[in-house]
Amino acid sequence: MIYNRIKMLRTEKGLSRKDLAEAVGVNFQTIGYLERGDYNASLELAFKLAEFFEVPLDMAFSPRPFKTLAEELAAMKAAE
Amino acid sequence: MIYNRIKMLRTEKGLSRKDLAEAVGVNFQTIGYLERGDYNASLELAFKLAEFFEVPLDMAFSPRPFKTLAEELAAMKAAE
DNA sequence: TCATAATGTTGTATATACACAACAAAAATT
DNA sequence: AATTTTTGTTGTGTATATACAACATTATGA
Repeated sequence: MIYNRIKMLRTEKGLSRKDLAEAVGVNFQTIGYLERGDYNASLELAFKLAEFFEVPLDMAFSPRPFKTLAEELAAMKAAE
Repeated sequence: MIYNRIKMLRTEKGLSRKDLAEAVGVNFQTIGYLERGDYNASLELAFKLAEFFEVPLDMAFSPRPFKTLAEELAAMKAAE
């Protein structure tokens, strides 16, 4: 299973699943499935989502769990 | 359809499809399908392949056609 | 040249991604 | 509080990713 940050990226933009679904051309329930981890996006959909959010694909999808925002920020600070 | 550089990355390493298939845990014919563009890899397989070749995913897969090596090198030179 | 390995092709079967519908529950808006 | 929007759940149908097998073709190597 591939982890993703779709929900975070979406809510950050104040969008509903329906909004996002329309933007990338899928059914709104498909977004729900991905957010809940019911199944993986196809490569094609993963690229569309990454492009929509303007992030590289592996910033939105990863074979390993993402850090939380807190961990991320702490790691960045530690790396200074 | 998503473009990929699997064949280039594989032959560069002097590997057969069978070798690569075993390394990422799929049937060797699946590699052939991907190389020929018969269908897309799943996100999961795309990540395994990128990791195997030690490149970021979007260096091995792209929604837009890859440049040839010649174009790539010319572009790099022009960017100096 | 002969044998072997690598690749392409066709066909069948299965798992999974996605669409769509109906309805329930929760959250947001008025 | 009532209405509307958003999200979750279940179920069914279809398309596509992958496995596997058999055989043809092409390349490699002894």
